[in-house]
Amino acid sequence: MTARHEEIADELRRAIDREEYTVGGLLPAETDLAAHYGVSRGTVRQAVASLTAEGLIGSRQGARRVVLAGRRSQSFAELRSFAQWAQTRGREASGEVVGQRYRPATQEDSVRLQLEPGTTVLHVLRVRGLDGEPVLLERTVYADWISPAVAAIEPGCPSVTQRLYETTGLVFAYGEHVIDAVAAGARDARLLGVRRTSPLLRVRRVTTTREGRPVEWSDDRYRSDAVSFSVHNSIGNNALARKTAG
Amino acid sequence: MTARHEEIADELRRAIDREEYTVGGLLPAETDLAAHYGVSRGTVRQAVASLTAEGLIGSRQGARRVVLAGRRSQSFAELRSFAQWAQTRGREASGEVVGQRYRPATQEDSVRLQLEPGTTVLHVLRVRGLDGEPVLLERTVYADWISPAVAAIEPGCPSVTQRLYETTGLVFAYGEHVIDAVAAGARDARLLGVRRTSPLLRVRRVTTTREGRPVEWSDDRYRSDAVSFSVHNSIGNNALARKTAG
DNA sequence: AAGTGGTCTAGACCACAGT
DNA sequence: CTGTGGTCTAGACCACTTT
Repeated sequence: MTARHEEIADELRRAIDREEYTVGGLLPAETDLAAHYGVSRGTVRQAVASLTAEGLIGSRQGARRVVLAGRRSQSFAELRSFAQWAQTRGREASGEVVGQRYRPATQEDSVRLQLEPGTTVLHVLRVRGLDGEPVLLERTVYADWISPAVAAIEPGCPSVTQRLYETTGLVFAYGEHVIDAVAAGARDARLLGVRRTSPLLRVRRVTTTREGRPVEWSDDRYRSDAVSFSVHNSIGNNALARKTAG
Repeated sequence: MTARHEEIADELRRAIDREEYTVGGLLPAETDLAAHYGVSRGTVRQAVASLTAEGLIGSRQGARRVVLAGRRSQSFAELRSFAQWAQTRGREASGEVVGQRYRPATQEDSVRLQLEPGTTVLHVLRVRGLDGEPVLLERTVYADWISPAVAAIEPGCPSVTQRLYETTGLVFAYGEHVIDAVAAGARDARLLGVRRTSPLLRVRRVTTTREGRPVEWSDDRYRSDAVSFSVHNSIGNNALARKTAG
């Protein structure tokens, strides 16, 4: 059962894709859309709000809404796991566990995962590839309560997120990503097949359950010749902030 | 004149900062908040929607809203210029134009700025610093219609965005940022005071007016030991996507 | 002056969570 | 079953843009 406002949002997205509404052009007025779809103005506003959040359209009080962008990449506004993301790109994701061991939680681990210091956590080092080529090195620390489920996964599993959903029902939800650049160390270079000191894009992230309980934190290093990040944002609606080190 | 729902959103943010609502704890029900603030439920929903968009709270149908994060950095959800951002951090922003010249728009320029190929655009190379230390190298291309206002700015102006707002009324609005890592070239290294091949965080961005008209595009290279990016996101509401090169 | 989006209300019904 | 958030309506008034 899909909400009516989502159906309308989808229809508008498709209309923009079809260039029925062209970039730089105007959307119909709220009252016209409401009449056209046979709903109230409030429902139309819910629909266009999601397009605005995606950066597809802009709006100013008193003037008609403007189409800002077209050619949406499928499900742009949805955070996906590496494997899911690869799939929408038509690429094949692979993964291989290179190292895995239990350790007592450091101060940093305990803060990020909201555990008692010394709790046993699981460190996993994974190389992940696109169409067989290594592009990402994941150093992940899992909280104690999820570690058994992670350790039970075979080393070559292409989608850990998917597997954890199947085995535990866990849905990964909210997270913060801190992005910077680092030089490849000797081990990074060997595992990713690049030269030492090559620039890598580093993303440190914490993943939590929908309830806000931390599940894992990870230091991900991407080959910058293979992957980049894209952040869409607008004044009054975005999720980007610069951050100083330290 | 501030909207009531924004006032309520601010009060809730402050209450979270004060730890009146603790991380992991529950927010009061919508109807309770509505009664407390003397507004309708719809207005409360507008308020909590903005906290949700900021990743501060999470919600699931049927259950009370959960506080996901506290310790907000001031105006987290607002995209700011380099100078404005530095100011909120209590750092002093500086800027120095290293090179500036007019060139005919290349194919890339004309696509990104939506101009005719061959239109004269303004290229500016700026070094920007925090507390006197260089941290960012900006290679910016300005559209022809804004170039005169940019060229009139003195080379050491700390905030180009602020100046352009004062002189032209222009408000920078929507943009897309593509983030990756590059090795410092000889010139990058000299201007930023780092070694050659040091990893730099590169952000390529297009800035437009509120109406969606492109104003400038820029290749920004940050010293990764000085600055990183932070992206907040949640399932169903985020602005992050990985992107393959090419 | 007319059109349009932004805000707010009061009430209704439903789907899902927790008991 | 009760509480809670998600959806939707119908109407009102205001602020801003456009003509």
